[in-house]
Amino acid sequence: MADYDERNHERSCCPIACALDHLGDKWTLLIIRDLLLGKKRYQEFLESPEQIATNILANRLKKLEAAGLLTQQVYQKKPIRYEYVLTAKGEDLRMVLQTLAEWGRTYYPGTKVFTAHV
Amino acid sequence: MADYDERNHERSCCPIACALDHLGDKWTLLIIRDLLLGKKRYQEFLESPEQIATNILANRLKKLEAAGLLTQQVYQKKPIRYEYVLTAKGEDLRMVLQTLAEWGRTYYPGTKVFTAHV
DNA sequence: TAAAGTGACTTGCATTATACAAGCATATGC
DNA sequence: GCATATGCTTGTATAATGCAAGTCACTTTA
Repeated sequence: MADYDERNHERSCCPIACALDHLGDKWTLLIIRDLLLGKKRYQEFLESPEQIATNILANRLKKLEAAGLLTQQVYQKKPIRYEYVLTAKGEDLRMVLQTLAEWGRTYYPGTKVFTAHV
Repeated sequence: MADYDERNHERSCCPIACALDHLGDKWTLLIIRDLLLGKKRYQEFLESPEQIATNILANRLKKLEAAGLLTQQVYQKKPIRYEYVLTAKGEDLRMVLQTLAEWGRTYYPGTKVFTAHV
């Protein structure tokens, strides 16, 4: 499984660098956003307007679980299917995403925050 | 210059997605961090503990300028040399970085926020 | 005055990640 | 049975990243 390895990256002892080791790409935080908005299932993530590719989604879900940001929960056996739910660590990114969304709204006019459908 | 192009990415009208189009990688936010801490010059960025490669640094500085997050300012002619300073748009990421640093400090114990040396 | 730095990059190349399309396994509905 | 759906995996092409080395225009030191 060369596609997903779990080393300790830790480029430095800076909390921002550590955070970016796990979150620093174009897709990971969008999945967290979806989870914070109440999405739970593979298909729901695929339906987001950014159109993530299936292999990247599968890869990020694994990495997020390995990083302790979410857990899988079985919602059906035969065939086994999972829902993805945020851990406290993942939930605590809500403020980060809110602040980032605020910045984005300010500097990219025309963008709109999606609201939770819960 | 295939290494640095300036299209409008805009994967969606989500402010988070727009923000990540510009900031979503392992290095960009670390450069912003350094700028917020008062660093201004190429060599200073290279000295950060994460050890960014020179080609990536040069590339990111160009992209950040193209994205309107920083500007170059000449501090010496012969040979011409620049300092990099944040625009208001860049400065306004301070809250984002602070929130992210806070999260990182919480979940990656042992990390320490660098403080401005200004 | 020649040699050795220094700062700010650029270039080349190998490795890794991303994107896109297609395929597969295990179901359910008809 | 056969078509359809969900949740992935695989293959392959393109792009990004990482590392080492080189360049260019000066400045400093011997």
